[in-house]
Amino acid sequence: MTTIRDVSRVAGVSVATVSRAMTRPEKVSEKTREKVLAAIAETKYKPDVSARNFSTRKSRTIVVLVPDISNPFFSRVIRGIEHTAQRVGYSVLLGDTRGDPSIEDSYAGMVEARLADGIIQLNGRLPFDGAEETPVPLVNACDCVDRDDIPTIALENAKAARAMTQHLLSLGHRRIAVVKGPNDSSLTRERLRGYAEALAEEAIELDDALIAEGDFSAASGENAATDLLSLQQKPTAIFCFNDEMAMGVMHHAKQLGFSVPADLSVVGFDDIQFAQYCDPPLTTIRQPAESFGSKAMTVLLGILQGEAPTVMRQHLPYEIVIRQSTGVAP
Amino acid sequence: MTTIRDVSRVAGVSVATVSRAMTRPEKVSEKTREKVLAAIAETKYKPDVSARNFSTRKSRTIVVLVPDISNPFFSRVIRGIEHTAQRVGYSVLLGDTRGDPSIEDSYAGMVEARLADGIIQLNGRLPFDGAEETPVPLVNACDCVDRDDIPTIALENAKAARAMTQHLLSLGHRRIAVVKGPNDSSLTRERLRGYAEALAEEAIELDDALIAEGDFSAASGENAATDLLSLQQKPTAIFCFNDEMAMGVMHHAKQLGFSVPADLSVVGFDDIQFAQYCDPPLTTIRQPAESFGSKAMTVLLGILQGEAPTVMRQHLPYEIVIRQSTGVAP
DNA sequence: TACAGTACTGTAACCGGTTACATTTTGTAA
DNA sequence: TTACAAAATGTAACCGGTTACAGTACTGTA
Repeated sequence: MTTIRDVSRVAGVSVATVSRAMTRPEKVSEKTREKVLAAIAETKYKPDVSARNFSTRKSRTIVVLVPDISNPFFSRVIRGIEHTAQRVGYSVLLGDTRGDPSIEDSYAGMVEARLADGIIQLNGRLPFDGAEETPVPLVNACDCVDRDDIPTIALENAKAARAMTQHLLSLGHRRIAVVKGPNDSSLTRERLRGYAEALAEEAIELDDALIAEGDFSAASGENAATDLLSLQQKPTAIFCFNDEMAMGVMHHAKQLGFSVPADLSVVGFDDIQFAQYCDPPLTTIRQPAESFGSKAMTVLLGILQGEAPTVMRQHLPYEIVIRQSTGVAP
Repeated sequence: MTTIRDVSRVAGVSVATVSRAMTRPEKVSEKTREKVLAAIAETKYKPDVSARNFSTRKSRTIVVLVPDISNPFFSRVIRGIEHTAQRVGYSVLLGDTRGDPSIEDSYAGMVEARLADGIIQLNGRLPFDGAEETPVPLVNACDCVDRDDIPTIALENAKAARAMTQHLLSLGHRRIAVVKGPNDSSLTRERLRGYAEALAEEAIELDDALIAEGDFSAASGENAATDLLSLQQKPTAIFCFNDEMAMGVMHHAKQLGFSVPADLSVVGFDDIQFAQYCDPPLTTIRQPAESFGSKAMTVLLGILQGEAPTVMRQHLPYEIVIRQSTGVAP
């Protein structure tokens, strides 16, 4: 392996000069820089970034904590993070937590171990939830966290859910069911709030029987459909808190002989790629997944450069995408 | 920050002993180990892994090169990699290359920069394709590479494609179209070969007009469907080389008024989660995505531990999953 | 020509671990 | 008790960069 000392010998300068020629070229005279570059080329020198990171006490690496990387929405967010990181010379360590707090904690420990400079976290639970002595650079995206000292990039979930519910109401639906996510997610709570608000505006009473719990998987959507569609008073519309559950609901409803949207309207949340290829194509709420990622990365970079984040909560725009899975109430 | 020297002071032993107590406890007497552990607890010492990595010239990190992380098949493979890596204390750096060779190369450079110990690569192109002086620990998964000095985990793509074509033939189809992937992928070539073999067995001539090129995106499936279904002699079945293209084909065919499977059978490849939620649910070839990842990681770990890989090409089993998108030829 | 100020370069300490080698302690057998 | 091997521990070099600080060369001015 050739080291900086080999290069300095070949170039006839000191190691400090070689180091400067690489990292702060303006600090070095034109002539020396050329000598150094020539020596680098001649010796085929590749700096040992691990040594550099050790010496500068930075890793130029961030960790992404994600509950499930195979979720298409999350994978798009990660893509946004990754592309932004790439552009500024940062690397992305993948932390698939499977929702397991102990795995989250172990990934969070990477910052203390200096393997990473900061964390972007895509679900609502905070890693190492105790009060931290030395706070870890952390940005929260997609799902909110109930703390106002942590920068968050999110959708106005309540507003979006309210708008979607209003859309269903405007189609004449009065019994609108919900397939929500796990209760401990603030995302679930926010969307539920928006739903309730929209119903309240029309003076429709909230019916607990119409609220089913899912876990954001298509299978849980199927289960929810089984329950909801066997009610005495069936819903005429089902609002699912993500597209996968909506696909599960739609699939199962069709199996039970319901026609979508004639008998039952189904809507989702996220607008994953597959939503448009459903049959019928799914009405849903589009989230700018990649933007979540790149925004979160940008905010984190700011923090890593020592800026105090100016706004603690950034909202990204949503868009109601009306396709063919919704129709007037039967 | 507390360092190993602080701990050694508190414990009243040398730094070497502290180091040994952590990494090779059997080298240290019971009593000393306890003293050291107590001192570690007292000082709240967290080893600086970056310093350790620098010193040991290992990073316990690997890079995954993936053309598109938002592809559901790849994201499952990555999950397999990540979980296996996690179990043995390795981290995974994400390298979304968008198919760009220069990005691939820059990620490959991370191994030389000692930021990573090895690479798992999920597409067929080799990074830094010139003959390398010091070969980088590299494992290829999913798509094959035309070199027998690089361990590869793959499906028997030709065999699987042949089996699927035989299935279509057995349903009476004689004009079977293909939506293939990019030509530079050996995966495309292998599957094409299997398809051709199956046709040859039935003495059906290969018709170039029935071979459309896609890029594994649903949109390219739609385009292919436009072309194939406007042929004078329309195909009665379309074999797509992944599920997303199949979804695009099916979607577009239905828009054009074709009924699947009555007028047209459509099959895919991969069995991504959404294949079963299509309407009609998609007949496809299941690949054990997570297994690809964990196998690849296991092989790479072996290489990193200095073992010469025994078998250069491991085949994982496929399974033809027959759902409702295929039927007898009209 | 002398001198101050600036630009450039060099020396060597430092980052926080690991580990080769030297030294001390312990254990066992004669 | 002594002799000697094995086990435990300590000392200090080392990994390959960065950078504080010191030193030297160069510039323009008086």
